[in-house]
Amino acid sequence: MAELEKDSRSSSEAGTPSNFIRNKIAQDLASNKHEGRVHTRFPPEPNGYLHIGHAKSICLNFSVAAENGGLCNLRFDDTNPAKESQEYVDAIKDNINWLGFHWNDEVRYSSGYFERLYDFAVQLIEKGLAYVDSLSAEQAREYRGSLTEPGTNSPDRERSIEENLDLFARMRAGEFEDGNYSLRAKIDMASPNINMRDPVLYRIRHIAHHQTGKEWCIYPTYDYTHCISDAIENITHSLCTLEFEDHRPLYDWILHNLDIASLSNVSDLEGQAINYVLPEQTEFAKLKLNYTMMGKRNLKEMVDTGVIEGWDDPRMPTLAGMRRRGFTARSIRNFCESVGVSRSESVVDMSMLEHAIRDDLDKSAPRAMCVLNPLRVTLVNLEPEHREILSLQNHPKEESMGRREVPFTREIYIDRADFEEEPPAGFKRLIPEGEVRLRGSYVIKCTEVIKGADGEISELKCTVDKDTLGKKPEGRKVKGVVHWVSTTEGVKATVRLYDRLFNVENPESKEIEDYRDCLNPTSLIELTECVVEPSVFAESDSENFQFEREGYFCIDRKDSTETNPVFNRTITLRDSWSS
RNA sequence: UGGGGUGUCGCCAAGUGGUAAGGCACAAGGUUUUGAUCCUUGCAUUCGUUGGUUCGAAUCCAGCCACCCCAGCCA
Repeated sequence: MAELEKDSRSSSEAGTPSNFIRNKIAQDLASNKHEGRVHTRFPPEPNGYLHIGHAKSICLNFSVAAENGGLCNLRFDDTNPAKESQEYVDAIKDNINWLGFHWNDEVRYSSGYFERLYDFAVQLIEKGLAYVDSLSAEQAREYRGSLTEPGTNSPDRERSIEENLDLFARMRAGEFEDGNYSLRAKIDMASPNINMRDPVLYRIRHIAHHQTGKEWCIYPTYDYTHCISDAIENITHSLCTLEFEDHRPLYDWILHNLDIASLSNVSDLEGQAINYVLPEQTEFAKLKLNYTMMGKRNLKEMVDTGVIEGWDDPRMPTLAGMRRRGFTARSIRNFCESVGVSRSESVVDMSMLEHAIRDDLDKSAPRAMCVLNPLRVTLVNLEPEHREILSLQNHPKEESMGRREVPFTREIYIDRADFEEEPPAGFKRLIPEGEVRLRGSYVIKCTEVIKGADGEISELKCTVDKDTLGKKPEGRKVKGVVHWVSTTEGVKATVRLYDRLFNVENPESKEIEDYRDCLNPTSLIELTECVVEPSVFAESDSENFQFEREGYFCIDRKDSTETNPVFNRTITLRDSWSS
């Protein structure tokens, strides 16, 4: 028995890393707490775009359900219409699908439960556990006390049940203005947990809601709504982040003070032969990434003030931005799995994310060549009309990824960084009188350096060793390999080189007055004279490529045009030389 | 100074009384027509700290220290 318990605790041998949430679910399953059910939910508020931090929660909730044959709902926690919109609802749904997850039947909305929520509020009032308060928000703050001092009861706290019922009905009917009344739970104004000092359950807001329109002028608060929504959806494990830990007593208080049969009766599984069990909240640490800002308020501000180009700017940590940057859904899922789930607040190093995308793209991205900063090279011992079609493997290790045709001509481009007149020690690229391998092609030797009037190198004359295609040259070793593109058949393209948006580890640190002071001035470098091999535009089904020796790039579908393709650099290759 | 949490390698993170997994990063070799990938090796005598219990402690107990969260009619 002890052996069995230990096995259920650690699933690391099975490939899925052990964490305290998986362990807890395994224990709940072992004790048959929910009759074998595992039902989670991802509950975003549609007040912004999803970011990589949300991805951690999405992966956790959906994976943990799937691993146990359970379900995961998508529920919009839309109780604050002032900040929410349909645009965000749509973007969030889209992002979750893109990430590769499928929610249990139709999308849920907390607003879909407004009527039931109202009924439960009436129930609390009838039980003498909630009252209508006329304190203003400001007064309520004063009555609440402080961290070290208990609060004091509102003068309205002992209002009669009848009067509370009447007032609450009139709140709903729209008889009062915003802020004039609120419905509060009657708990304990002296509680050391401030969340228990008669928290507000309903507030008056004469404002339209993106889902319910003008049907309501009172809206329930998060604390009141979330637990009941979980209960209605028969959620077994309600996973949320650490800052809600203090709210758990309230979550439990609300649910335990409602008649369990009435909860069960309006739940999704009503009528099915299951033993109705209340959901339980478990908290985990949210994801933090260095060199990244994750606060929704700040992200929204960057969008609104044009610091970046929008929610899907490839420098944004949003899923929309990362997608446009070229991150694959799988790499994000792998990353989320690799950072683990714990209760210690940690800051994950950017290199972990970079590893995840390189790891995925190395295996999946077809190779191609693109010259970022072109330098003309004339191969003098080839005929002017020389044209040879070379067949290159799309992936050095994966033959199943096929081959492509690359035209080789008398004039080609190589990258300016691959030639040095005065090379530093250890330089393995082209130098005067030196040899280098053209990737997938011949070995060439530089015989002449041509400079323009400004002293800049304008062209290289080289000779081709015609006996080196697919074989090593005889009697010598060629140390370097360089990528190239035909000048006549290459396609001109714009390439955007992205780098981290911030140059400090924690742009949201209190020590920093304004994150704008920490913006990386070279987070985007746009190159407009790049030349890419034509095969990239063949009916390839890939959006992602490795431009050999440069990095991973993807086609920017938003800005590319028929005549001017745009590529975004997802991430550079690892570089142990770093020039 | 109230309450709730967290402290295991530079960064994540397993570990739940039997003698410190793994990944990232880093370093050194090997392979290589990508200075990539891949492979091999190295990388915590020690788990915030001080005591205690125990044959045995990262794991149990007590004190201390550091950091995070909470005083929205935001979520």
